[in-house]
Amino acid sequence: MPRTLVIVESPAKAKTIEKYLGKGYAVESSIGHIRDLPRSAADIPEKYKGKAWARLGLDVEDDFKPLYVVSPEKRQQVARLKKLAQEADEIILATDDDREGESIAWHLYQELKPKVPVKRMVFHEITREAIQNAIEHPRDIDTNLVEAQEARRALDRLYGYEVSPVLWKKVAPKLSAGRVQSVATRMLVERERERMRFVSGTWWDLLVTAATRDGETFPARLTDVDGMRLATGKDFDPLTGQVKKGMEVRLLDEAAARSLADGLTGQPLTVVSAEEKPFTQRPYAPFITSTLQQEGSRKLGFAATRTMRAAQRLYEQGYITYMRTDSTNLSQEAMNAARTQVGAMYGQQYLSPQPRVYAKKAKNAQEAHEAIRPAGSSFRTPESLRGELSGDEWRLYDLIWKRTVACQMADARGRSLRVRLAGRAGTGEDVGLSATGRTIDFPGFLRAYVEGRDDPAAALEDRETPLPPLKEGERVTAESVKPEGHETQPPARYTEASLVQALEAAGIGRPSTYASILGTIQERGYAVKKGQALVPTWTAFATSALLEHHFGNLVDYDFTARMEEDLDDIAGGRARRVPYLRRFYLGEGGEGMALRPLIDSKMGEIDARGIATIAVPKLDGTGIEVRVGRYGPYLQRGEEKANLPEDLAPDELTPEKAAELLGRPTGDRVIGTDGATGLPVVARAGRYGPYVTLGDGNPPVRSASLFPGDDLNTITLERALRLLSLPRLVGVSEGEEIWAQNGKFGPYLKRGNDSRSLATHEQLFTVTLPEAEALFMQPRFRARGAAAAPLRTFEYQGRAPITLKSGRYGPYLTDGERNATLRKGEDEGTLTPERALEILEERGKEPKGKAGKGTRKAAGTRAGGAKTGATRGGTGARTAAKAPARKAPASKAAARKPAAKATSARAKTATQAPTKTAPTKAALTWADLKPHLGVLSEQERALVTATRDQGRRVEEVAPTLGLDVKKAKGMALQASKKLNQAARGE
DNA sequence: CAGTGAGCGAGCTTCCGCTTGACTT
Repeated sequence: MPRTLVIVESPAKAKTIEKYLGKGYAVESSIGHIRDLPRSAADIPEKYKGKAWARLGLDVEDDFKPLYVVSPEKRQQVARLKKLAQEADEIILATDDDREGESIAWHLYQELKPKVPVKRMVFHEITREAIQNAIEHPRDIDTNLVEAQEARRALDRLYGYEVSPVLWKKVAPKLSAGRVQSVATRMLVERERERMRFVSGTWWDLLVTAATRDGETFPARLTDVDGMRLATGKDFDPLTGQVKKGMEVRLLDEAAARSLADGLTGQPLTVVSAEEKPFTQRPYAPFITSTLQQEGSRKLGFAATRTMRAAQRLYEQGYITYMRTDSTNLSQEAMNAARTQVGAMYGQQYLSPQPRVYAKKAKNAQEAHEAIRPAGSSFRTPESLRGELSGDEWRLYDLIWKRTVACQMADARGRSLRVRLAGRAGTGEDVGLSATGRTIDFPGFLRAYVEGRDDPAAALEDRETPLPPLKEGERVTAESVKPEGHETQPPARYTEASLVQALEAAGIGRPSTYASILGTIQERGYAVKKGQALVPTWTAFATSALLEHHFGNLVDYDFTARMEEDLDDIAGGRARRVPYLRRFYLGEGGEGMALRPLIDSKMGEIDARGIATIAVPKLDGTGIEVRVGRYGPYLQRGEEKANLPEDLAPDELTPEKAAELLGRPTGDRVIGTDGATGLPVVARAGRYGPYVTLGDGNPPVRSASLFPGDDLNTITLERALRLLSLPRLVGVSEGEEIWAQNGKFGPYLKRGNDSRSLATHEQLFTVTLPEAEALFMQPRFRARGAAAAPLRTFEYQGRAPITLKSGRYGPYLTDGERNATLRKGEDEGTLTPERALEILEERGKEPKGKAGKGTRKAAGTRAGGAKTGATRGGTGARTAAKAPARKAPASKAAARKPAAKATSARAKTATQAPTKTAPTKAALTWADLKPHLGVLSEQERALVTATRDQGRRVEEVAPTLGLDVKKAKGMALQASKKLNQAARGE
């Protein structure tokens, strides 16, 4: 019966270690972190739900005290560990020897609350020797290291959960910001900006095929003409496409190149110099996560996730060591195995004379594990595993094996040759040429492994390019001469592999997260993959611009590096977590980011409209702007707008392309021609859904939404014209016209200021005057309770029944008192009465309106709630809700006071300015709104002040602002929404 | 902002880092 419980992080590791430890030990795993800050509201324990800081999971007023909850997916494992801990005599926490591993050990200790002695042990290799050694040298949990991890965790939470909401308000909902992803996104954006600014240049040169007396041929390239060096790519200014100023170079155009080629063909050339230089090349370091992903991509064409999936399987089955590592270190066991294998397979001369040790490579590396290598003390050859491993796994193992073996092999040796030639063209110019060659005398490690390259031109380096033996003074002939045109290329976009490499170089992200970073920036819509390339989206431009301009430090490449230094200080006991976080978050002592105050001031300052406008240098002066709107990116030139196609990369947007997009009505299909007007009828997909228009302009003469059931692809001219015939005059009633129209809430009838919904769209065409009048006789609103019939009803003894209804936000449960929206996974079909009750008990909420309107007080809530519950049906509820407001006209202001208190209690920190807000949707007065004018753009502000303060009409104000009336009205509406949102603190 | 009249159960989105399944396609 084992008495010592050893806990590691990974189940696969547990299995291996258990073998080495044998009897007396039970080895278990935590499966990574077991606790974390609550991710969302659902994770917050009831006790803390009301706390102002619960959303952050950090009590910012109490020294950023973290609220840790056992992650839902780890509950089972934690329960299991608790049980095992109770049965053990001793517990050894053997999590990884790095910041996160130390933290996991500490969380295990906190959560398991062991009553038996607890030790901490660490090892960096999974070999029998290393494990034994670790067991014999236990230590205590390093609380400084734990504190450093907590600081890291808190900082990431504060950054992510405080800055993301800024993006929701200023750019688009559901976007995100974070220490890692925002820098990754910025890298893509900056590279794309370079590409957008880039102007290509053209130069020509000559490729000469020279022949020796013996008839051997070799290629040589023109390097200078009449003593002046020929211009090549690097001589060009990427911003102008012209040769850089002050460069003393000769630029060949096509005509000159062709004439020179003709003049040189058949001419003799003299070898001016022939230099031969020996070179040696050392093998590459063994794989770490980033280099494995890079080579997986270059050599096997795997995406980072695919490489990691295959590596995970190899690791679990014991074929390779741990695949998430930043250390190039090999254990003695691995070194011996590699060297033995080199000797056996390639011979002693291929073995590196000394064992090679590779220095720490990655910035901020923590080196808790070995390099990635074949497992065991003797490596299994890929050939021997052919039948055992399949597909991706075999190919990846082969790669790992080769790289590991190669790293203990001898240097490659060879000679590089550089030959200079001179000649004279028949047309009189003196020319210089150059030929290079590379000969490998001893391949050494290249026998096993040649690194793939992102840049195909560089791959040539590893290939042999022999030259015939050429001596100074030797005469050769320019047998054929080919003029070649070249264009300078913009800097290449990042690929998954090169972005990971760049992040690693900047010390950003960890081996365990590289693959998921790529996923995150794509899921958030910051980047799309085009082949191998990662192309940033316009949303990424808007987001990056916002962060760069207003939160520059957060996307500074040095920010992470500095953070790592600070964390190192905390880990070393030279600094403390709390002061560090106070500086970062509150700006205490006038130092640090001061994130919270910064956000408070920026929230009003940042002009969302300005942020949505993206700088495109090539469009300067064209009057065309790129904007990111609610429905995606679009172009604007005065009144004209055009959606930007999804697949158009930012650097492909030229003035010509933009003009073309604006010129053609977007995504439309001409169905036919209207006989009456001669205008084309067009089917279009718009932001409000599919619609048809009369006329193909922008805006069209008329437009009409399709009905549900109509299909944009199959709609006929006849049907389109019928839709365009709306609105229809139904008749005249009570001296006013009744019109049947299609609106944003569906089909409806309109008579003066009154309206009634229609049941179906088709009724728009069929409803008669008497039917319409009958509808207007009925009350305007559907009686409450007579709303859509409940989908299901659950009956209970001793309590009101619970009904399942279909609402605007999806299915929800209600018992008349409280409502609860169903969440993902809570299938309405399989819901049991017990579960329904549970859900309602757990998170049922009193509808806002009932408690809110004018009666926030206890009496109102309780009694009102009960009453509405009892008198459901008819208009009772409405009357009940309205009554108090009518009785006490002053209650609006009175009700807002306590409500405002509630809101500020819920506000994030004490530093946040007290907000004059009302959480109820009661209409806010101009006085309530006025203090928030700061959230508006200048134009919006001018418009709103003119209409509200001076009582002028939009029609009247618009021209003075240079706006047309229609646009101004839209703007006024938007501005009013923004103001209300801001005033409510939303 | 292609055009459009009410008023309705809101509640959540988001970070980074450490680990695997359990799901589905």
